[in-house]
Amino acid sequence: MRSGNASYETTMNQISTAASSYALVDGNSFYCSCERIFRPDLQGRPIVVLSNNDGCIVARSREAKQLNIPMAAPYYSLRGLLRHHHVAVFSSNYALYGDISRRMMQVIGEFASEQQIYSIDECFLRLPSRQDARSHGLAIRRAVYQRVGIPTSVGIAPSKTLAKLANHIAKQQREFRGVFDWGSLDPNSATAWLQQTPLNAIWGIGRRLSEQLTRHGIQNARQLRDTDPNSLRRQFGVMIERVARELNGESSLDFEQTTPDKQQIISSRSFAHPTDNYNALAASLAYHSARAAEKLRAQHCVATMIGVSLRTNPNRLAEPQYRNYHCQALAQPDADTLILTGAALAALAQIYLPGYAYQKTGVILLGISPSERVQYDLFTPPPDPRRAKLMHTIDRLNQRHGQGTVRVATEALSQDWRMRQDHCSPCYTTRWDQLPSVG
DNA sequence: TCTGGGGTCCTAGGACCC
DNA sequence: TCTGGGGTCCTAGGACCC
Repeated sequence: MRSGNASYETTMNQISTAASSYALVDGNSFYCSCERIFRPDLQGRPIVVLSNNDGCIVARSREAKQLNIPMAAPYYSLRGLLRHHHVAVFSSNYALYGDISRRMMQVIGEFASEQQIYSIDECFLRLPSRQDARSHGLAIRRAVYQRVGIPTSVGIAPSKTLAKLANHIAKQQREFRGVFDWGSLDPNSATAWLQQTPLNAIWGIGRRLSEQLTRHGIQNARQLRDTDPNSLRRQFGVMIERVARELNGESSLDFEQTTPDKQQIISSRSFAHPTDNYNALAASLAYHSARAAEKLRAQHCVATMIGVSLRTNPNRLAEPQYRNYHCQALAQPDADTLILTGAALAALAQIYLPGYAYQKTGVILLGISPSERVQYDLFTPPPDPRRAKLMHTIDRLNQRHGQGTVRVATEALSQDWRMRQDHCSPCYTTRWDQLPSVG
């Protein structure tokens, strides 16, 4: 809507200067870029990073995308293609990516008073609406590249959903040099961009909702934006209503600066080789219980339940399939590795059946709350304070000397379940013995 | 013929995201 | 031989309470 009315324009300017806008900053092909920091010889060469267990492809460099290597494809099925194009292949190295992420987020955070870290490779900033949004975005990119070595893209817009879209445009259209400011578009151009945007390219709309909306005659972002939000709410629920408002430039999603405590903590992994060995399953669950308990203690919380799951390989349809899950309540809220491991093993005993080729196990911690808020049962003795100290000491030792320095004996029962990791790069920044050397 | 209404908590399942 | 792991939010339905 446009108007030549002077007082209307003044009002709108006041609103827009008072309003804030959002920037979404993310690392391009983040895992690949992390690997490239310490391997300048890989500049310009296609790179892929594999999921845990070297199962499938989870990150592709720009060069790899140009080779039409699909996301999430199983690695084994593309091995020939990757070799043929001399693609550099890496197992995922989360110690490295996590550390690079921390450094990147810190640099980006210097560019705004409010930052929401959304995932390992992206964050939102809240910025005052400004004329020079684009140059601000370019400054962020420059700083992150200089100080951390990661190339980024920046999308700026009046809502988070539009910032996501702007970021996507910044990545696709090279002429924008990695920064796209939605606010600089005139209304017709904005509408044209939305018209070109398919539903499943919108943040929060996946395959299922796309199909549902399409059946009701809504086929692109422009049509969704222009549908009455109240009728959307009735037909499709509040999620879609919010998306439509956001596409309209009406900020409708929370901006959370502090990372809230996790409500559930999962540790699970598939095995390099399937096994029906009870000790191997027990060892894997001891490992997962310890990892989950570490995360729980890191956020100063306790859990009331631990769930254990196991399954055979669902892709092997010819083999007998079995999957099960059992949730075990703890005597009282706890974060003690030994207690959690004991409960996990008790749960395993409930659901284990011999004779199946198990391929994956996992634990999940539930009923999580801050440890200082726990009310202990009148009839159960309070936990021994020395145990908390012991856990603290174990955490410090494992942090300083590497994961697994101190562990529960059950973990060592069997190595049968270990994952495959044939292409792992060194932990350049987090292990003294793996620092890069020069010369 | 007629059998309250409103609230909370929990769980399971669906959908989505990176 | 070989197909990831870790999360969130929403909704509906049941149990329970007053």
